[in-house]
Amino acid sequence: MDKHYDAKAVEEKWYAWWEQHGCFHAEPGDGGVPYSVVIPPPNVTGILHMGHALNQTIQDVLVRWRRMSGFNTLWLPGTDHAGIATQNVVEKALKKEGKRRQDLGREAFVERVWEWKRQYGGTIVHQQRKLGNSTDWQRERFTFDEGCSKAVAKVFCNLYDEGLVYKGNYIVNWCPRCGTALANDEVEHEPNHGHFWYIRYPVVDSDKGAAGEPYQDYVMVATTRPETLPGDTAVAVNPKDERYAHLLGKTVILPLTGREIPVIADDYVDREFGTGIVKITPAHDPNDFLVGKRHDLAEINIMNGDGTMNELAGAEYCGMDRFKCREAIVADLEAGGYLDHIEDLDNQVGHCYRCHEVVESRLSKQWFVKMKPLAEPAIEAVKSGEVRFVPDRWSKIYFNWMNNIQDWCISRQLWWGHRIPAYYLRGNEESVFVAETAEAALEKAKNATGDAALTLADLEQDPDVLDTWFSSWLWPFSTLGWPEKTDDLDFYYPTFDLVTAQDIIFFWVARMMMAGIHFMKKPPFKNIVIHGIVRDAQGRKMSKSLGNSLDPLELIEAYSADALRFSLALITSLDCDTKVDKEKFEIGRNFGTKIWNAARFMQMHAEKVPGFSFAANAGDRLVLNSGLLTADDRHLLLKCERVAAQITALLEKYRIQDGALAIYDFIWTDFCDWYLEYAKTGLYGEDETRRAQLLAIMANVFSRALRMLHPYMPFITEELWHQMGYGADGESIMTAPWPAAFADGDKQSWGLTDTVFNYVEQKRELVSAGRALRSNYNVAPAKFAHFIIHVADQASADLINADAESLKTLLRSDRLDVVTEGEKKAMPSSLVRLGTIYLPLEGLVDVAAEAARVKGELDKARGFLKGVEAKLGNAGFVAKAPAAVVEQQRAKQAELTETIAKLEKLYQAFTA
RNA sequence: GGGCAAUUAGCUCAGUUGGUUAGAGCACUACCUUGACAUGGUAGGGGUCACUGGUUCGAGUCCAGUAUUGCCCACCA
Repeated sequence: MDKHYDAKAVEEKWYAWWEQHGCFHAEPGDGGVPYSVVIPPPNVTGILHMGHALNQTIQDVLVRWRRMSGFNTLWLPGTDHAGIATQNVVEKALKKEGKRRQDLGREAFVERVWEWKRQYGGTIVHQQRKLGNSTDWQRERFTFDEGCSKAVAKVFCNLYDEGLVYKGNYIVNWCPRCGTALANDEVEHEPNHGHFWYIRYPVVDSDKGAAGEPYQDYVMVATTRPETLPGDTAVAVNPKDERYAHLLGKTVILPLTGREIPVIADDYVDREFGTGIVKITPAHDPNDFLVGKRHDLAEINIMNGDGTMNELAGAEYCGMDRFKCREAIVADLEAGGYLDHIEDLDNQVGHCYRCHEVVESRLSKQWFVKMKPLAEPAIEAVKSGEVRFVPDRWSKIYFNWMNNIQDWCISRQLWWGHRIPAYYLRGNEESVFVAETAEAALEKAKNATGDAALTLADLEQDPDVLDTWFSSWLWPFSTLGWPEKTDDLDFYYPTFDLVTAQDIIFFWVARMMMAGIHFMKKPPFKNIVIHGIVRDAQGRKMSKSLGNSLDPLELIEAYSADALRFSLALITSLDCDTKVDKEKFEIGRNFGTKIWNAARFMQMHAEKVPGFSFAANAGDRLVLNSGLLTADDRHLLLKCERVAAQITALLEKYRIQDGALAIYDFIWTDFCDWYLEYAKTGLYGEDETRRAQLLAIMANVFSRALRMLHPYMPFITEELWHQMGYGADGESIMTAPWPAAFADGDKQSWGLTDTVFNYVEQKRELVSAGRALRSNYNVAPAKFAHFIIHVADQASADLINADAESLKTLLRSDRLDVVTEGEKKAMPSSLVRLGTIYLPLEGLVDVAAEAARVKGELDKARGFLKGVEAKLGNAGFVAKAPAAVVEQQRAKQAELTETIAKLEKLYQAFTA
């Protein structure tokens, strides 16, 4: 084995090997209980970021563990066509050529996007391979591929036929830069330092003169958006507001336009805010739109789709950008004497989540999905426990959203996306025919009109495309072949776990629930595992603009993919967001180095044993040539078995972090720090049988440890699996069985008992105590003479004496004696006793310092004892606490009493 | 405004139905160029578990309130 582990070469080698050998591929016919997961498809324009790394590490740990546990495991990968994002990317590229998408025309533009996709769309899936994802690439899907598109069309048509899809006039969020409608949740609200303009609207009062006369009265309207003024069709006051009661039924003059508009009363108006009088612009504000509906007001759309004003805004503003127009209108209002004053106002302004442009409210015709009927069964599925959120608290947030669900605006004015399968008779938008294909629509049109002479040329398709999420919400079944009836669908649907971050619960998870239940009659997954967002060391969201993003690919370059994965698993918790810092990835790298060196150590010794085979000792049974196992051997085997069971239990509960910690601790502390050090005595000794036996034990335990670690660190474990010869026949560790418990018979014959386990635990404490002494007195190992362990009886003494050599190794002391109670009496008085360890007093110990230290310990022990005694003296405790806890306290009391007596004697020895 | 969380060592976080003297990693201190590994080993210092009450024999853990922080949703024209 090489001295240094070359992560880069190893990771590239094994990933290619796995893919070549079809290790990730799953088929329904492979046997086993199905375990399937669909990946949250990243945007095809995306590049791998830390969020993906975390999300996919969690999934791959679960997937690899299940696969090793014998499940028929499918992890299905793919990408999302990401309507706006992708269209923007290509439009930007076009801009460099001095062209706009309109210059190309729709078909050529879409073809251009496909071309871009073919060329660059593979970026993220190649980056995902570097993470080590065991996704079945043979099944890679794209939300805009043929199958998914078919599913989308069918779903749209079905929902339309059921009356759940409708087209309506509605105020939508509109991004002027992207030129499309946005769903409510695609709008991000951000604080804005704006202004509040106070404007006088003259009141038309028949008693005081007709319109056009000099005005006596006016109402004061406060607005943040003066540019929408030409679209006003009323001003509103609260019906309970006495201040303005006299205005009701009157009209006011809309400044600059001279138009007369009514004063109306509506509960929507807040008496306390502003002046208590609101201008109503139904075409440009969602609330005003609703007010307008209630009062049957005209809707005057004064703006174009690109954010410029149109002719309805008035000739002098037509063509002006909305923000320019704001300035112009304010200036004109001032000039006309209508502007009263301006105040500063902090409010929230919506921005497009894709391009960050200020979003406009705009009246337009859009397609919607009625969500309430879809939401109800999806709520029920979580309520009944059929689908579970992990952690559970997310179900509350899910219910909250689902219970207040709004209809979903699904049309987008883009070119890149699934075109809405709705057709109109040319020039007549009222004659709608919804069908999966143009031909089918034509048939419907013929039947409806009775005109058999109609041809495709008489139909035009709706120009809009569907929201990207309209394909993503079908992902768990469209990727398995729906609407065809396929074996894949039969076998792998519903999927088992869905792992995602909290930020797309509404966008995606909730909608998948609805689609899955509606079209498949079964929820699309059993467990929804929600993890936190990755943040930087200061707790800020990682973003390009802040420049605080860590690039997973750079981290892989610097530390290896295994290190990235393991460190992420170790520091992440499902319960909160994860803060990452570059330094944290050293944990994973160092752990890899540790394992690599442990393997080298074993191999070095194995070379000295002719014919030794790691593989022969890797199974569930230990191949022991001869000789008894020592207590330390048994302890290690037992611990290994316990850790495997522990990790299984933890992963079943999605406690990825605790599982990582358990295997880390076992390999580093138990295996390397204790067992390999202990084994050195035998490995460097004369007894060849014992050497072989030690290696056999290590070979067995290490094989299990590698398998337990494999879900977290797939590459180095695979490399070592082969380096050690476990996978000599070309078998991957990926498909090696998850470590099982030892057979009861074997446990019995090898003496794997709790008693032995506890004995070694105590022995470790002894050794630690010895090391502490040495450290406290700053004694070099060679000088540490007369290190004496005192035990109560001869049997224990014999047991420890049998290990004396290994104890010496662990303590690095040349002189070690084990004495019994009887022998103790003969010991020289120059030895002082601390606990069960004896230490030579003369020449080594600073008596005053030691006295002070012992005094400290004594006080501490007395304090503890006081606490324990108080507990035991409490009748309530003895009566109500579990018997085991009471017993524990009694034992503690006895132990402390003994310790205190010893310490008192020791203290006297020092102070005498 | 509504909702959901969080607050434990200098930092990042564990702490699983309330029960020994609250743990880990990093950082820090001392010693160790020991034969797998200095990306290492050994030992150690460091916490009145945000605050105030309550329930209990017993509270980091349960309840109420306060403070601070974060996130989500909805928003005032």
